Amino acid sequence: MDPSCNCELCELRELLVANLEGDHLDIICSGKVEKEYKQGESIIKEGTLIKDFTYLKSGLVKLFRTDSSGKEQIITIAKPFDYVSLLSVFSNNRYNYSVTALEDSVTCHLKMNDIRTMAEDNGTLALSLLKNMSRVADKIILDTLEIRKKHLRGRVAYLLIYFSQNVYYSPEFDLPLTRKEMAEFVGMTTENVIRSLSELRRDGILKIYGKTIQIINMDTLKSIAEFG
Amino acid sequence: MDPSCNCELCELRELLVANLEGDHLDIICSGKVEKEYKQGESIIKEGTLIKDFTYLKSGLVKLFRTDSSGKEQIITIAKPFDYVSLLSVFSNNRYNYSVTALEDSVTCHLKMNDIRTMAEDNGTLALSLLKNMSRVADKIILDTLEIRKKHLRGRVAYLLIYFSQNVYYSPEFDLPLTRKEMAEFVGMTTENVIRSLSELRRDGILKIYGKTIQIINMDTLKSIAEFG
DNA sequence: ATAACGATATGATAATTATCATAACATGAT
DNA sequence: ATCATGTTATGATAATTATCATATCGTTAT
Repeated sequence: MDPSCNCELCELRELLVANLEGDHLDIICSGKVEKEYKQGESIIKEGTLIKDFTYLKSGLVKLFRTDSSGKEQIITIAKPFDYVSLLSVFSNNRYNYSVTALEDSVTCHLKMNDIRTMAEDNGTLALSLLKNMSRVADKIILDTLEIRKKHLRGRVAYLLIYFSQNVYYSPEFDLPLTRKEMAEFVGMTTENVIRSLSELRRDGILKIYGKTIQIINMDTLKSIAEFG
Repeated sequence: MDPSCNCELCELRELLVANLEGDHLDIICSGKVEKEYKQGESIIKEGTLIKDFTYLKSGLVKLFRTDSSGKEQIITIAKPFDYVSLLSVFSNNRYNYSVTALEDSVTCHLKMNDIRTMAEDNGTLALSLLKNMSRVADKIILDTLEIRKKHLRGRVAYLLIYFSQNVYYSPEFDLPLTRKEMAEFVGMTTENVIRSLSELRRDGILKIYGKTIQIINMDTLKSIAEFG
C-alpha cells in the first residue's frame, strides 16, 4: 500500500471510507491508485471505458463535453472531495464527458467493480453514494437553470462570485479559467465575457490584472448576478 | 393492501421491487399509496418536506421550479416508470422543484424512510437506485446542454422530436405542453415558440391543428434540430 | 348567448448577443 | 532575440432574440 495515501488518514475518509471496515477497507486501500496531474493535463476522455471511480484530492478540474464541431461546453467545476467520475458511472460504461485539470491536481482512483461490490454489501456506503450523487447532480442542474436566466454580465458576475465564495474564499483570486473557458461554462462568446469583465471594471466593481481578479464591491456584484 | 396495486404484478416491479423479498416486499406493499391526479393538478410543491419516494405509473408530468418573480423553468418531463421525486430526495429534506400532471396521471408513493432502510439492507436495490438516479440526472444535464447550443427553431424542433420519438412514438401527437410551457422548457419566450412553430408549418415541415402536431418531414426537422 | 379569460398568433420595434475585424500583449519554441 | 501562437481586448456591424402591441380563437363561467 502506498504509504503516502493511507486510507485511515485520508481526507476522503469521512465521505467514502467512513463506513468501511476490515476486508472492505483493505480492498479499497490495496486497489486504489493516486495520480498527479499538471495544469492542463487530461484526466478523463469522453468516450473511454469507465473503470475507475475517481475522486479529487487536491486541485481543481473541469468537466466538459465536446460537440461534433469540436466546441466544448463546461458542465461543472469540481473541487477537492467532489466526485469527479460521478455523473454517469453507475448508468453508463463509457464517460460522456471529459475531465481536465485546471490547476495541478491529485486524484484518487478506486476500481468501479470494488465500489459496486461494496455498495452492494454495505448499505451505509450505498446511501452515502446516493446522497453525494444526488447532491452533485442537483447542484449542476440548478446552476445551469440559474445561469440560463441571466444576461451576460449577470452570468460573469455569478461565476466570479462562485470562485470567490466557493473555491478561493477570498475577494481576490486567480481565475482558473481562460475567458474562453468562462464562456464555455456560462454559454456565451469569449468576446462577450471579456466585454462584461471590462464593463465591471469600468464601473469600479472589479479590478483586473490579467488572470487576477479583485472584487471591490461584492454587494453590487451580487445584485448584478441576481438581477442584471 | 390495496388489491388494485399488487406489487408482485406492478409494472414497477422490474425497476424497483425486483430484488425485494419477504419482509421488504411486505413493507413496500403495505406502506405504499397510489394516487390519481387530473391534468393540471399539483403533485409536488417546491419547498415542502420530502416524505415520499414517488414513482410515475401512468400519465406525464413536468418537473419545474419557480423563481422569485414567479416565472417557471421546466427541468424535465417525466414519463411512466421515471422516478418523479428523484433529484434531491437523497441529499435534501425539502423539494427544490415542483411536479405537476401534464396528463391524467397515477403515481405510486413509497415512504422515503422505507427506501432508505431497504437500500441500506439490500445492495442490489441500492445499486439499482444509483443506476437510475445516475441515468436520470445525466439525461437532464445533457439535454440542457444540448438545448443551450441551439437557436430558437432548433430548440422547438428538438422538443417536437422528443415527444414524437420518446413519448408518443408517432409522427402525430397532441402536445402535452402549452406554448408557454414549451418556452419554459427550452428557455425562450412564448411568442418565439409560436413563431418557430409557424415557420416550421410555413416551410411544410409540420401541420398544426391547435395542440395536435403532425410531423410531415421528419428528416428536415431533425436537421433543423441538429444544425438550425 | 355572451362575457371574460387565457392561449394562440403576427407584426413592429427595441434590446441583446454574436460575428467579424483588428490590435496589443503574453508565452513558449526555435 | 525573434517568431509563432494563443489570449486578452475593443469597436463596428450583423444576427438573433425579447418586448410591446394587437387581434383572433377557444374555453369556461355566468
